[in-house]
Amino acid sequence: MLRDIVKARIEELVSDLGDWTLEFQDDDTRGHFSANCAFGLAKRKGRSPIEVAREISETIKKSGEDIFSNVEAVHPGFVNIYIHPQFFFREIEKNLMLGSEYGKNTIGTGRKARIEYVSANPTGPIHIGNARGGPYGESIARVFEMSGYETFREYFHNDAGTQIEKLAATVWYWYETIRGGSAEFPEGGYQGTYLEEVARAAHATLGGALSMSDIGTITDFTLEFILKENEDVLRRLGIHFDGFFKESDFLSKGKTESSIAFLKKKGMLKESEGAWWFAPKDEFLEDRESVVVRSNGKPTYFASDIAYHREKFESGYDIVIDVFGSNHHGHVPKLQALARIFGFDPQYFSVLLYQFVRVKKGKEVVKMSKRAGTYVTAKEVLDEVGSDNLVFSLLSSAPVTHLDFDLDLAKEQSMKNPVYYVQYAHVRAENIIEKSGAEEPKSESDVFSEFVFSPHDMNLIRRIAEFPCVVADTARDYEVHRLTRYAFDLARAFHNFYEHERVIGPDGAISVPRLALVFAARNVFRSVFHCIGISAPKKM
RNA sequence: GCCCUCGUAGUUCAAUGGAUAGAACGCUGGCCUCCGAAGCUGGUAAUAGAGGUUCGACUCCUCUCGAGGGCACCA
Repeated sequence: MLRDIVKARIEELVSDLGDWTLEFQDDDTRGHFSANCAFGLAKRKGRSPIEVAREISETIKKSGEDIFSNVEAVHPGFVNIYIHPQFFFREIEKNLMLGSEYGKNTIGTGRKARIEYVSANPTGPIHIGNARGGPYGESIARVFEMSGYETFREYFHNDAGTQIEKLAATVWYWYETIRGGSAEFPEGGYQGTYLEEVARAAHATLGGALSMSDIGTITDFTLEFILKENEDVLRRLGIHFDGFFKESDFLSKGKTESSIAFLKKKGMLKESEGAWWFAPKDEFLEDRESVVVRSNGKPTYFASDIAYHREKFESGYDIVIDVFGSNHHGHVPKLQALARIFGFDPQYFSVLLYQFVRVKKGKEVVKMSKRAGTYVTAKEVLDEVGSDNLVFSLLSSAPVTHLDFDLDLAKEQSMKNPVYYVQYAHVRAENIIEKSGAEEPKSESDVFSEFVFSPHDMNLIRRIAEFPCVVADTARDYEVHRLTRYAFDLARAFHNFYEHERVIGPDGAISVPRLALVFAARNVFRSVFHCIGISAPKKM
């Protein structure tokens, strides 16, 4: 990609730069790229940054390298780099040749990554509070694919344990009630009307003749029902999984048990008060301990999670990623300890936490609780504002922020969501293409060198050339909201281009170079929309 | 009590330790005989508070004040 090319050229010319960055600039008042390399060098040499910047700038100028059209040292010590337009044109040509392949990189070539996300508890519908993890994980997976990784998307289904028993007991209560019997609402049961619906479906499907001894049938039906509903919602968000893992399978196949045995043998479990506690005492853990086997001999959820992560770590993958809600943060050091125990380099295991979305209705905060039955489901919001709108909103902010989602405002402003601004730019591009009747240029023919581009043209060209960097940066730091911001910036550049320059003249004459730009922009819109997980409409 | 995360325009969000803190919505002034005005182009307005680190701090450190979450033989 262009940025790396420029950076490499500079490093060939100037030695001992250490860590430094080269930044794309929005407008050319500060160069096409800005380098902060003089600061670090000045510090190490005990000199003033601006002086060092001047020297670097002189060195680059004197080199006579054809890629640099101008270099400036600017107070307090930036080196602003101007690139010969020819090098931007080459990026556009590359884009036209590669089409949807443009923007791919080789960071993960030959490597396999598995990424777990959503993994919503099957005790109710996915609610908007934790729906954030879906688009987040999916987007990382897509960026990984753009970066050459072979990716495996996985979902863990907590279909065992006492919460599931309570869930089933609640459905049983409703089932009994529906068929006219009398039952008492179970202690610690799930409030709300959702499970009544499930029970109604169970009654319709399984008939009304089940007895208490068929609670297993009710349980299976309930879990199946909820998982299916949640899968539907995820599908609407453009999310699919390559594998579902069930806690019940880890238990029934003895994997949980054998992992416990393994840890005991390794001395990682400690007995206290009749229970077994996870206590590996390595650099990840200080005094954190956690029960793996209860004093009644039953394994906890954590035991199955250990077995599941053992499978992840021993499966021959190069990168393992978990995307969890921030409430799991106390779990993270334990998981990292497991990586070490099961022989996986912790450096390649990331637990990415996102903060829950807080939902408001006007000024009122909606408390989310599945047990209390008070929540806004992802489905409701989807029905109200649509998938593209919701996905773009959720991915517009850093996962670490506590974002507020005002349901009333979302309904009211759904037509004003930035996603439409971005998609509309794509529609305009498609529209020009359709109107021109032209085929996508594939050849390497040089259509740019003779043409005099305006600043608006050049801004668009530079944005397009930035795309490969956006993908590569995101593949490294997982900051997927960079994608939505980039999509917005690209759209702005395109709208500006569209308003100020003409591709098809009033007389019907087509500007071939500009049409090529439209094709290139369209290609990037498609790619970035795919990474985000929104559609690329031709009409709106 | 201990731990994690977050406090940026009226509101919702941006800003790999970099230059003049950006958008959107809101309020407001212009622009369609011209590839779709879901657009373009102006205006308004912000780093919770106090110290510190350094060439430079929204960003890192300390404290205070707010908000969310975690500290179960729940999952």
